Amino acid sequence: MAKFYDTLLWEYISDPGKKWLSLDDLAEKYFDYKMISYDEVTGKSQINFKEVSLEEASIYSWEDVYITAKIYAEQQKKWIISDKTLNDIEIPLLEVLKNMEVTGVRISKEKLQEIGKYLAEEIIKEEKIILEIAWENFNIKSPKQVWDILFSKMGLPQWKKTKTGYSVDSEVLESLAFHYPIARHIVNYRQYTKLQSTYVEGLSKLIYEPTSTIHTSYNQTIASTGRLSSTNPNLQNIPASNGLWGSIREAFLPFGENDVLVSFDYSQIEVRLLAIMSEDENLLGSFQNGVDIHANTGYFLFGKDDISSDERRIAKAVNFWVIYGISPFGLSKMIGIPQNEAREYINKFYEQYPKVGDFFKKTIEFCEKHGYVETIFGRKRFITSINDSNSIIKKAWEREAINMPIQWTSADIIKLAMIQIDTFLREKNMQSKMIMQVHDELVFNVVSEEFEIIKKEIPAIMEHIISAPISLKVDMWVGKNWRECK
DNA sequence: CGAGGAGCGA
DNA sequence: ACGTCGCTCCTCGA
Repeated sequence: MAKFYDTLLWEYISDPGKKWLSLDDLAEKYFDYKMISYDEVTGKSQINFKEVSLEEASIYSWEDVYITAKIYAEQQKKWIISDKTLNDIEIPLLEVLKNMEVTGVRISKEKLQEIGKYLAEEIIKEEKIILEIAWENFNIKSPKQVWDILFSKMGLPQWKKTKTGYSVDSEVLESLAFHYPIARHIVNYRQYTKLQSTYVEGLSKLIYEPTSTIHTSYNQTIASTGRLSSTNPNLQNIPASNGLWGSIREAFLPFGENDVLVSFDYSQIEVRLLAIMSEDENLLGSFQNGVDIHANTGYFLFGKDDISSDERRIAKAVNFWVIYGISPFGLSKMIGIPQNEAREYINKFYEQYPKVGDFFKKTIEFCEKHGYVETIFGRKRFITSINDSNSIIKKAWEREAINMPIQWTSADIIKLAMIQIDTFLREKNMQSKMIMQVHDELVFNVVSEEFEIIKKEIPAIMEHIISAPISLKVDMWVGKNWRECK
């Protein structure tokens, strides 16, 4: 019940700044209907709900369900059916997602167990060291107890706050690790237990034994940015880094002996969309001429052609983060440079790509005037709180407003690609299957005879979803497990 | 059972 | 005050 209520009320999910109404309020607003209140059912003495007579409890519960269904139907009339994007994208996508969910992904339980065994040993080692240094038994998994040990008992310096006290997250611990080895060991312990509980044990629990597969659920109605989300398990946050973390992906296998996993991902899709939508000549030009975009930005940030690898790293970060309306403070923290330097780079970026700034400005002005922003596919996102009198709140919604058209457009592009790919695979009677979507990446189980055609056709479909002055670019990766696809 | 902290992905 | 959006795990107090 709560799920429908939470996810399908369009005007509420599309305007996060707006105050939420309760189900009772909505019933009154839409149907002029007064619902039975909880207090009425439990009476003056506020008895426990299980003491309420079955008849009364039934009516009360029925009302909840009925009103929810009515509101859902209303919203369908108002939003779902009238919205073209819904008929062209979301509805056709339903079956594509269903097929991916049913197909599943093959996982090696043995591989997971192997990793798990190693982790279990490391966890014991780290635990032993930490408890020895602390000279006391405590639960390392509890941030509160970690704080007690480190700061109350050992007297380490402390500064970062959380809502309810002091933070002991990895950033804090890292900064202490050089002088206080215990902090390093706690970081290690956290990494090992995170891998163990979330990925090794979490994934193992969800394996369907007869076929050694896991079957996620993709949700189309959760993310305010129009992206999909994935649960049970979440396949969109499997570790991707080097070393031990990446080893989880080794457990993701093709179905058949002769099959391979093939991954296609959109390269720099958000920066490309920024170029297309802002129509900035310099940004478009750097993609048109096949120039390396990061080198191009680096040239303007540092005024020279032969930028060092560190300068390239900065240029790459600036290209990436500007899309999110990042502040000098944020950028400096993110890439470890002084704040004034970060400010200079951000300014230079806007100088070099002037229409990007214009585009952001126009987007914000449009939103202030109309109360929504929209994508090139004509999808709207209502942000009325952009006119908030509190400048901090306003700034936050402004960042939302400039990022949303880009992120939502990229989400729509990959959704359209998925629909077309699904049609292609079915029409050609292909045995290969689309098995995962990770925001800008699609993963396929490819049978060997079909590799050449997949390699040719899938990127072609993905790259031609929209026609624009510059094309979208897709990279391909092949492997005998998911880790090799990079 | 739910809030809060922590940490993974794009 | 200072990127956004998600999901899952754990602890802890009601």
